[in-house]
Formats: sequence, C-alpha cells, structure tokens
Amino acid sequence: MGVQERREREKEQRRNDILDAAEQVFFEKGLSLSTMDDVAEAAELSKGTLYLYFNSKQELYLGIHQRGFAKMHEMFTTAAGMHKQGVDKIRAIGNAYYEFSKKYPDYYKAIMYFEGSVLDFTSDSEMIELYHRDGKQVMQFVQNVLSEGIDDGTIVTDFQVERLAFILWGQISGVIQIISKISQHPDKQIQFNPFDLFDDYMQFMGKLLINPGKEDKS
Amino acid sequence: MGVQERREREKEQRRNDILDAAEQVFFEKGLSLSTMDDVAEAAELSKGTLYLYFNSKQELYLGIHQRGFAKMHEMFTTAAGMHKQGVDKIRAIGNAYYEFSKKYPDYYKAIMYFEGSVLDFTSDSEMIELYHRDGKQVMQFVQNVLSEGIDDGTIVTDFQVERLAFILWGQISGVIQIISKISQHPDKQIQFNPFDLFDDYMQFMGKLLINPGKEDKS
DNA sequence: ATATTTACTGACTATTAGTCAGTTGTTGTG
DNA sequence: CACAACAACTGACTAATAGTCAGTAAATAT
Repeated sequence: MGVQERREREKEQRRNDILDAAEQVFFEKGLSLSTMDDVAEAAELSKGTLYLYFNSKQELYLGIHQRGFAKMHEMFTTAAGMHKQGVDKIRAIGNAYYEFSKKYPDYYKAIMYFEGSVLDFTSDSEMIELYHRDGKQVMQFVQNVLSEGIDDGTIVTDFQVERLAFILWGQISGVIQIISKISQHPDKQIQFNPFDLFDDYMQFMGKLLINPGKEDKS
Repeated sequence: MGVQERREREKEQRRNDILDAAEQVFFEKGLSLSTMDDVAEAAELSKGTLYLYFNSKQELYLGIHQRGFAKMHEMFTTAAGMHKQGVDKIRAIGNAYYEFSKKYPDYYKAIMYFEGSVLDFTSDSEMIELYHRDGKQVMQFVQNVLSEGIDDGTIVTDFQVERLAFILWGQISGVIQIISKISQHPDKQIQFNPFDLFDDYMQFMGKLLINPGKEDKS
C-alpha cells in the first residue's frame, strides 16, 4: 500500500513549499518585519497550517538556516573534491566559505542570526539540538580533510587535528563575519577593499600550515 | 545658574538607573522573555518614562551593549598598559578579550546578539551608527598597538597594519565565539577542554607575528 | 501669586505569535 | 455504495506586549 508513502512525500513537499514562501518573505522584508500571516499568504495556506509544520516563527527560520547550511556543506564537498592534496582541499573550503557568504547573503545572514541568538534561547531544546547538529557535521568534515592533509604530508602542525579544526573554523568564521560587516556598512576611513582582506587572511594562514617541501608550485 | 547642569546630571543618572534595571531584568530572564513592563517595575518608573530615555527595547539593549563595550575597552587598555613591548601588548589584549567573555558573559552575549542581528536592522540608522562607532573605536586601538609593535620591532609582518588589525580582530572574535558556543553546549564527543583551545590559538598566532630575535625570554 | 517648562504617568491601541473548535476531503470497510 | 475513521487544513479568536499620548505633578522662572 503506497498511500502512506505518498502522504509522506506530500507532507515533505508542503514543508518545502512553506519554506519557499518563508524565504521569499523573510529575505525580502527581513525577519523582524515579516509576519506569519505574510508567510501564510505567500504559501497560499492558512496560518494554522504553518503551525502544523513548524512550531514557531523561529523554528521556521531555523528551517531556512538548515537549508543554508546544507548549501554551504555542498559547496564545501564540491570545492574539496576538486583537489587531491589535503592542503589544497582546506584552502578550497576556506574560499568556498567566503564564496557562500557572498553568493547567498540571506542564508549567511540566517546563520549569523542564530549564531548570535542561540545564547538567548531558553525555549525548545529540541530546536537547539537540531541547530548544533548542523554545526558539528561541518566541523567533522573540516577535521577529516585536515587529517587527510596531515596524512599526505601537505599540512604540518603541532596540534591535535580536532583542536586545529575548531581554531581554523572559528578564525575563518570571524574573518568572514567582519568582512561582511564592513561590506554591509562601508566606511570611508577604511582604505582597502574588504574583499582583499580575505586573500590576505588566506595568505596569512597558509604560512602556518603548509609544508613547503610538499606543496605544488602554482 | 547651575540648574541646567544639575538637570543634566539627574537625567544622566536616570538613564543609568534604567540601564541598571534593564541589566538586572535582561540578564536574569534573557532578552526575549523580558518585557518593558518588567524593566519599568525594576526601575520603579512607569513604562512611558523608559521611552523618554530610550526609543525602543532594542535601543535599551544597545545601551547595555555599549556598557559592555566600554568595559571591554577598559580591560584592553589596562592589559596593554602592563607591558612595554608591542607584541606583549597585543598578546595581553587577546587574553583580555577572552577574560572579558568569561568574566562578563552577559555583556559578551549582548555583543554577540548585535553582531548577529544588525544585518536585520531596517530601522533607526542613528542606532546602527552608534553601534558601529564602538566597533571602530576598538579597531583603532588594536591598530595603534600593532603599530607600536612594528615600530619597536617586536612584531614583523608583510601586511598593512590596518588590514592586519581587521584580520586579527576577526580571527580572535571567531575563536572566542566558538569557544563560548562549546562551553555553553558541551558535547561528549569533544575530547579537549574548550578553555585550552584559546591557549592553542594564542600559540598558533604567536608564530606568525613574533620577531624571535627581539622577544624577551619568559 | 502665577505662568511656563520639564519630568513623569498609566490607561490605551495596534500588532502579531500562537491556538483550537470546526470544516473539508480522502481512505478504508461492510 | 454508504458510512465510519482519519488526516489535512482553516480562520476567527486569545493573549501578550511594544509603543503612544493626553493628562498630572512638581519644579523653575517671571
């Protein structure tokens, strides 16, 4: 009996339709100015139905966050897949992260939003769990690629891979965050192109990880 | 005639009293669960009065953000003041940043909150301006200390000071952010003490900036 | 004594997240 | 087919709360 399965597919589809509508509305007006009625109208559903699929406005936004994270992760695997050596994969991931923030600013915004407001969540712990699961998955991926680099000898470090992964991830997130901030709010006092800052950062980091003997010349 | 002056002092005092009350309430219950009526009650004032001093709940929270930033900046100058050499001052600032995040987690939380939600601000541009002013001030301070280090020869770098300041600030912010996140939401998969991660980071960075010939042995 | 300015009040309004009793349509059963 | 059981959906309603504003009180100036 395929009825059950079809029902589940349709339910999944509805969930996606709602997320599509929510993206449309949230990305257009910003989260705080968007109402659940706006989303309901865009989805051509009643507000009540939204709450059958998402328990709160914030959880709906978390759904968008998850889409963003999935997209980012996909860009990471694609980028890493284009290289053989560990160090090149790590570089490619760094670049992909930055590209993601430029190509999907609204998803990036959603990620930053939760980064800054999970600390205020007193609510639903299931939601928080879901949020952290995404983060861990990416950390694990970075860790694996670092391990590859250490194994193939293109990355040299005194640190445990696990720690290094956290440090690198934290660093690059912070650098991209500040670049987004500058780009969003330009300041005539700043003499450089914010985009160049990222190249500087990558160059800066390169020195710390690369084993010059093993690296391909480019 | 000192009446005008006294009035201004009293007004400043009221503003501070309101901020005290707001801290008490927001830090206790978290921003989203706190109401303006709660704050009014804690301040022993009517809600209307709050709005004579702050235009919105968010602006009130921004007032707390500013107090936090001032505290942080103060810790930076104190920390830097305890050293002679540029590189030591920079290290001291890095440590002070981390100490700040641990000693004043609620102020730190406020800073993170705005970091993640300015991107959503469609509102009051005066408020955004105020927010960015704080950030610039700290960046300027870091830049000055870096310049000192370059001048006294304890810091060596190929980059422009301005860019280096942004990179370092972004990096360290990101690392502290991820440490806070891990600390707040411990994970048995993580084998290390999140606090050690910061030491690792500082060690990691040290290698990039220090001129070994010039450094004091410790 | 009286006018003017300043600080404050709290009842009120508007908005909106979230609920729930009821409707509609689909699937399974005798 | 008739009818029961179930699932998906609806939208009017409630509760909570940010923000307002006409009115009061108290200090200051004339």
